[in-house]
Amino acid sequence: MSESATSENSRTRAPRGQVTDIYRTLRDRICLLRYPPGMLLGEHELAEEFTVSRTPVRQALQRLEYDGLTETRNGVGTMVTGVDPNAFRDIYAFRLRLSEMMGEFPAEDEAPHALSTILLLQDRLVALRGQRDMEAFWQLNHELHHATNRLIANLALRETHERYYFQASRIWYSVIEAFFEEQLADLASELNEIVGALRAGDIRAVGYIQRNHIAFGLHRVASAHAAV
Amino acid sequence: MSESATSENSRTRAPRGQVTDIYRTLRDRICLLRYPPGMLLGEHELAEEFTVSRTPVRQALQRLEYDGLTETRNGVGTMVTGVDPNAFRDIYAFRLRLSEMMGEFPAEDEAPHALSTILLLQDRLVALRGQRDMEAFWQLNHELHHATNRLIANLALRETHERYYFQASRIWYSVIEAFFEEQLADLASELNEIVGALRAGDIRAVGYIQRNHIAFGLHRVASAHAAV
DNA sequence: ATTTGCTAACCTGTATGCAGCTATGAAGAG
DNA sequence: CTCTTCATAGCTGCATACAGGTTAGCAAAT
Repeated sequence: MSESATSENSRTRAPRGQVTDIYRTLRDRICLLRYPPGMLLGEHELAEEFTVSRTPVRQALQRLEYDGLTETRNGVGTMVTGVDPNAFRDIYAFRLRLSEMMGEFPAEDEAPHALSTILLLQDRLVALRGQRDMEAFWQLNHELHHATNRLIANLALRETHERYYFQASRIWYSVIEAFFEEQLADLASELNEIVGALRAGDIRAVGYIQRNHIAFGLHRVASAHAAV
Repeated sequence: MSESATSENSRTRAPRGQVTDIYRTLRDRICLLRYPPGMLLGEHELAEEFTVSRTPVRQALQRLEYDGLTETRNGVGTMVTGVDPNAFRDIYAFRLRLSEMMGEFPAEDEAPHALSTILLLQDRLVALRGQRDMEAFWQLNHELHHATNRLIANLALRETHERYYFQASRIWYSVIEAFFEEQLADLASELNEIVGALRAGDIRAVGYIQRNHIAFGLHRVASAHAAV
């Protein structure tokens, strides 16, 4: 399990050290829903797992709270925040705009690297067919995000794009099980389209492709929510 | 001076406690350039000032680092980050887009409150004429930001809008001294325009007004930088 | 049987001691 | 006089002890 080795720096301005490792690990677990909303995380418990004292764990938890992924209450503990439907709509609407904005700050020289990365992702996606391996699928999405994120030449937009990717992914995975096959096919065509766009050197197109597939996912989630 | 009482919660999802107070105080000092870039902040020193131990101070400093306002190096201390010209361009370009986006998520019911707030700001701005009181001017800008921020109905956009306002304001104030009169006049007309827009109930217009005045400020800073 | 009050266990918030790291300046060699 | 070296003071990173707060469960009274 590539747990503590979830690729290297995904932030551009990355703080170093073990606190960041703990932060990323916990963030991934939350976004993977291995820590479902409402779950209580004890500092002492986590400190034992990571073989450190409570201090670094607390720092990681405070970053998570600052990200809005957890909420700490005195005397109780740190719990994973729930998915507020309003925040859900807001985040998705905002992400659509961010993706549309991507083409206005294209990092042309990153295109070749992104292309080769995504070609590899395509192979791994094929290998994933029929396995229903949520974690591998998530990891794929994560790396796709990372690759496209590097195509953004604007630091501020890049940070924001990443920030809300994580907030959104957490929500998204709470309903993915019902649409796994569909999302798999969708991701396949998204990768295909992005490859085409990158071969044409059209980063703006990459943004619009991403926007569209975010919208598709949103539509599925919305219809699922309406059905319930 | 209304130091520790810099209005109430400006974040929508606000953490509580004294750590947040310390954080806001330090953030304001940095954005005011009372702590200029490169300045070294000692944990022990701040702990004495706020009459707490190093622990809460460290938490506040870590949030500031997460915001990109400071940088902590082991064995040295926490220093206020400098104004990287590249980051400067990125943040400004991004803020322009965010302001343009504002009208797409209008919080109609907040308009009356914003209007009355801004009318008060107009009076205070008049009283400021000829005083060259940087801190009061900054406070005015801060409250204007707060008022317009509440006009955004999308939580994600609102958070981002606020986040980069603080990053930008810090840069902005490093050159304001040379343009104080100009900026004063500019702010006056911005307030006038916003009042007109709010009276018409046109929040989209507020966003565009803000965008334009951000661009004006950017132009001044750019020309100043070219002159140097 | 239900409700109320209390206590004890557990959790986070804070303070503080210690280890590791960095920079500065004085002292000595060239 | 200049350059190198090393000791030292001061800082952050981490661990840990203690204080304050919350909740669950039991017991007692109605």
